Amino acid sequence: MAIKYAILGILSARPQTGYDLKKAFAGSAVLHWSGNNNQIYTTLSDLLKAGLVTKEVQPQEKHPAKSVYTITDQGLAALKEWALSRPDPPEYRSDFWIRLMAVGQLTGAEFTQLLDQYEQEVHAQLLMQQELARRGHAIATKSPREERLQDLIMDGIAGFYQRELEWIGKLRKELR
Amino acid sequence: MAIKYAILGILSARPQTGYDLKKAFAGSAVLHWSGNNNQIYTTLSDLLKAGLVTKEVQPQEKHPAKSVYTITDQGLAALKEWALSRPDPPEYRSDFWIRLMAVGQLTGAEFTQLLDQYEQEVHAQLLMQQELARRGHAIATKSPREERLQDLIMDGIAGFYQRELEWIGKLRKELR
DNA sequence: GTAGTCATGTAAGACGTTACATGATTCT
DNA sequence: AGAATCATGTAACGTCTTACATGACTAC
Repeated sequence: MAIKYAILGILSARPQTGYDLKKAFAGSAVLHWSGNNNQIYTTLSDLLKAGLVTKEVQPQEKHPAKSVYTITDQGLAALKEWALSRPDPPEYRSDFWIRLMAVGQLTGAEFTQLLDQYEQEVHAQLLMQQELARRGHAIATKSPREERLQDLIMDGIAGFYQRELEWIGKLRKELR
Repeated sequence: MAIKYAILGILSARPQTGYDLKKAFAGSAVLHWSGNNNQIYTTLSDLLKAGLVTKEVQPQEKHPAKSVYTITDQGLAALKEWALSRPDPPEYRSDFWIRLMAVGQLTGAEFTQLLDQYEQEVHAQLLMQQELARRGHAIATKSPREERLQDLIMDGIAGFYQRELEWIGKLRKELR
């Protein structure tokens, strides 16, 4: 359950509400989860029970009350311990590969259509990623060093899509 | 449920048993699922009910009887239709990015340790992928063209890990 | 008026994994 | 003696997604 640590990681920069976390998840490709209510609010209450965060309810005049969550020393220690444990390798998946298994069923024109569609999809992702990068950091940072890190990760993600586009080009050339 | 189409895709090359499918899943990074019994055998029985495959039980002398599944014309049509529908973009995820959110909690030595561990993990994946490629095609193919396709996909996957290693090198340089 | 923001929470279901269950044969 | 291969199936559980539910305020 890495989302637990993702939330601890976000809270380690500054105290935030569940709603703030939702926006962070929506605005960052690093946080690959959908950022749905169910996971965020239930995980926050789990973290609270475990003593890794504290909760402070702040009433507001013109809006519903918010619950601001702050990471505890225990939470910081748990985050650090997990960070130094053995990392999982990165994941690379594409259902396009599965679609290519149907190539025997396709005409040449249909194969070209399939490639074009995938290329468009990847290109759209690249643009979206560049837009996210342009908008700035969805995740709060505490230092210029952490900011630089976030930028390097976002460059890496954009580079991934660029490489995928090059790979599609290679497919086109070699299977004409 | 793309695994359904993954199974149809594998069966489109030749009739196979659930056990054969398990081996295909285990021996290919393209099929990113674990290849566990539950998913394979239940999906096969779903496909049978839907008329997308047929089943033939073959008794054996020295081993348990096998159930060989063959894709039907309906199955081929369903596979083709799905293949030409809008593809999902490729997925790129790494929990290492989440771990980096804890960088404020780490000393310089611990940060280096984290990078080293991740690099080792990625390197191990690269070697494993190259070993899979060396062993040849876990997924049956019907033509040299399809074989070439599988090779290009496997090259792409190895290239992904290589790029990730380069990215780690960049992190090292820029955050020293 | 219609959509978007602010704000929190629950229900139902899809998808995926590990572990359990059985049992003969073959290789080291 | 122990591990691997052949072969199929079920149970329990963890994870993640969409949709439901509520309600005031604000901008076009």
